[in-house]
Amino acid sequence: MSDERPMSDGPANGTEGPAGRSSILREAAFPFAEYEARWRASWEADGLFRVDLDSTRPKYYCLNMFPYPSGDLHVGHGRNYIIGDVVVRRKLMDGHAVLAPMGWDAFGLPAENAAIQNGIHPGVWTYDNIKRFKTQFAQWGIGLDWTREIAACHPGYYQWTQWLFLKLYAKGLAYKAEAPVNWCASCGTVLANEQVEDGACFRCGTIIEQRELSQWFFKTTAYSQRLLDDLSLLTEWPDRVRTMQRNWIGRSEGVSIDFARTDGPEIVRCFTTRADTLYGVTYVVIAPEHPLALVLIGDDVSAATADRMTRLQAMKNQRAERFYNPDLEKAGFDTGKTVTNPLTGEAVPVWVANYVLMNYGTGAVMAVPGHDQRDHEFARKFGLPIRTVIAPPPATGPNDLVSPPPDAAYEDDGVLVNSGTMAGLQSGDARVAIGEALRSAGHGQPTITYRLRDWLISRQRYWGAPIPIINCPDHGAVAVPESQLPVLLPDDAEFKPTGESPLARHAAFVNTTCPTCGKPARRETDTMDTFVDSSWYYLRYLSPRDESKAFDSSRVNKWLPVDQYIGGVEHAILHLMYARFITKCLKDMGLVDFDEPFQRLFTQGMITKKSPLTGRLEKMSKSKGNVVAPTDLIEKYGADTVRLYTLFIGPPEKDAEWEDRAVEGAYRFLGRVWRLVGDMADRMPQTAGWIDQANLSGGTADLRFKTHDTIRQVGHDLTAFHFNTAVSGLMELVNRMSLYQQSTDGARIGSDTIEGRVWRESCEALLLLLAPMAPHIAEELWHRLGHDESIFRSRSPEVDPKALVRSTIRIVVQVAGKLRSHLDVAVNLSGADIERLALEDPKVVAYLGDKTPLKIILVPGKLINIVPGR
RNA sequence: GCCGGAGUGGUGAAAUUGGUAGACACACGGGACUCAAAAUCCCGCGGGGGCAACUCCAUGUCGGUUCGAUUCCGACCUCCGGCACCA
Repeated sequence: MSDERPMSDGPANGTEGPAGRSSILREAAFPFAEYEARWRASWEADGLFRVDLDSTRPKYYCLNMFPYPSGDLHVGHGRNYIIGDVVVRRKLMDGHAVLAPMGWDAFGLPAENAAIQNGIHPGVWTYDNIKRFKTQFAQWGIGLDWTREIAACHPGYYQWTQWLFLKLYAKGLAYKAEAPVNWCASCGTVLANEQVEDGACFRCGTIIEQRELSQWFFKTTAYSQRLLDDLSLLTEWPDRVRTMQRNWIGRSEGVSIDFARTDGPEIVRCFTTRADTLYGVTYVVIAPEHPLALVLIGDDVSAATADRMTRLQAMKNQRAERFYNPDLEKAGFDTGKTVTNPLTGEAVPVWVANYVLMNYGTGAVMAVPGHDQRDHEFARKFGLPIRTVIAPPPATGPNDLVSPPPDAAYEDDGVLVNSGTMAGLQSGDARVAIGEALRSAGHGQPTITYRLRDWLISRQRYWGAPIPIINCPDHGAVAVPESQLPVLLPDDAEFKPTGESPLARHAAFVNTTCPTCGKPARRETDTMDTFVDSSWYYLRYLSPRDESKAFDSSRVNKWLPVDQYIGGVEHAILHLMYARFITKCLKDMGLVDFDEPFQRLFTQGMITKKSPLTGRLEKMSKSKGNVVAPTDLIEKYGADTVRLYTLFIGPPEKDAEWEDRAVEGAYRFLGRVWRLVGDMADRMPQTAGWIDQANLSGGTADLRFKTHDTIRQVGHDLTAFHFNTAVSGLMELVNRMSLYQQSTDGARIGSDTIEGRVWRESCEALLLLLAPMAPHIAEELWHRLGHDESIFRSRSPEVDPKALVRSTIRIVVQVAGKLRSHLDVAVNLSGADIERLALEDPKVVAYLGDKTPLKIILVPGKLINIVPGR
């Protein structure tokens, strides 16, 4: 599918170069090439974005998720950083001391894979990328405090990642355990549960296997409840992110019930949220990995037992091969043993089945085929009894008459039947009563279960922070003393993945001595998940070069939580959960005094573009062939145009499709600004001064109204992250200014008259509002207006309430919702009243006269609707 | 299946959360300037009817509340995210 146009579009010389070539022929609408680089250098020299941490100004910490330096930056990345830069510059102009740091999430697999492919060291590859990323950040005009730059792969950083590990280890929050883990054969490493998507590796998509390995974990489950509870503190996070976290933690309340073996000492403990169905239990079923599976099958050599052992092994193998399989056929077998229902005394068989998960609840389930669909399917397949103990509530309306299909379980609440002394109770009440009966008899207790599991942090790869542990034959796992940190990554390791850490084959790294006894010992050779690096980096920015500690508690306590965190929604679970967890650990150690690291979170949408390969809208990526590189665009239109278009493309939290030709709109707009402000710059009065609203003629009052209405609206939009409407608000103002310029005597605008001063006021307001979004052009024009200081050292413009007052207002009267008439009336409120009302809220309810109160809706500059009061 | 979110012109979208639906922009059409083009400026641009002032219809579908609904309530349809043999 070629989208090429005939030659008529460009010079017919047949050697048309890159997109920018032909545009060189045409004169730029404004000379961005002349001043953009100059102002960036000036801001840098001026230290505009170098924060004074001890400033007395109110602090503002604006943080972008630090990028993984791989490939090139494209306009999709740009959105992230441009949004952050708008916030930073606006806060600067609002008088804040703003911390805007940047760093690199520089450990990880892509570097290692690229290194293997190209035969270079991952560090070389990574630092190369960082260099390129930095020049691209500069092109966009992103204002950052580069003196605080950090890189996760730098020993000066990962030393403290290792320190963090030791702190957790000392508190018992890091532990090593033999456990079934998610194995990605392609990456040659294990993965945390959070890194498995639909049973496949989140990075490469390979289906995960299950392996039994001894691995390091962080005890995230110790914080399940707090991670859940504190979501309520995060009122300035998007609801969807909070919901995702809540679901991920997955709290459920229930009872664990002990089923004692009828003819043996073993007890099978089951977790259930449906104790009300206890009378419906017709068998108990355990996971193949359950420790009791082997015990119950027994070890005599009868044919039946041997058969069971074979089946058990088959089920385990199936799990190992393919950990995830959504349409797995239910399989299982009878252990031949029975347990007693503690409430009824009835004996029920114990089965083993592949549909029971070992790592949730207790790995054993009381099966109620009448009221659980999974148990139902299993019971039907193996001919186990199905018993109804919950009756649907009586019908309350004609739509309730539908009875459940006979081949499915009734899973909702209802009234207990066939349930002994509990019959007649509602499900909810029965759960309480049965739970209490079990508890007092010593057969069960209330239990809360979470879906959240501990965080597996071991990785069998080279390019990560080595876990600072030494394995001594006598003393087991011994922490490397803090004084011996960092445990340096050897430069000369052979790092091809083999399933074992590459460090394990590096003798000089592995062989060491035990810090406790001095005898020969082996270093731990796994490295840490890169999400450990990113779980604490926001603390390091406050003292990035401190060689004596990971972070400075007093500074961190002053500057955190982060006021505004910005990043992609793809991190809604993984990274944010881990960072919250680590913050809570540090709080409990007394090292920080806040519970949550990120006060306000903004998750921006992706920039998509139709992929020539798949024909669909896709996130920009090299493999999809739909990457838009910023460099060409910036060369052709200037950085401000690209920034402005990116902001204007749509609501920033939603995905947006990149359209090259629409960039022209932003470019034209900036051209109009350039001419409108620039052409008159040297003829305007030197200052707007104080403007008496009462002396303005109609057209001039209208312009001033529009200016101040724009200040109000754009200010609101910037705070609310409505950048698309902020841009359109400025476009409206420019359109209005253009009309005013055409209808007004140019000599008056260009001299010290009231019109000239109002004009200057409009121009300055326009530049001040535009500055965070299109900083270069605003700065350039600001200086052309005669200012010596940077526009970013000036304050955001303020609304003059008087400018919003109209002496006559057009009204619409609605009678009975139909008849309407339009008329201009003099407003009968005092000027001060209107002034106040108009500022407080553009829509104001007031009552005029005491006989027939009318509801007045005031919309400044537009209309009033008068409707009968209520 | 469960939990979120969204459906508005040819297109991206707006409507300050109950008050002129479609701001602003892209694309398109027409005009001015030009030898011509580019750039710039002006006009038009949801649908039907009317020469016109104007007038009906229209925010996924069907109902409801209200003087008034894109907005609130109920049911349904479609799409997009997240979770999923979690007991």
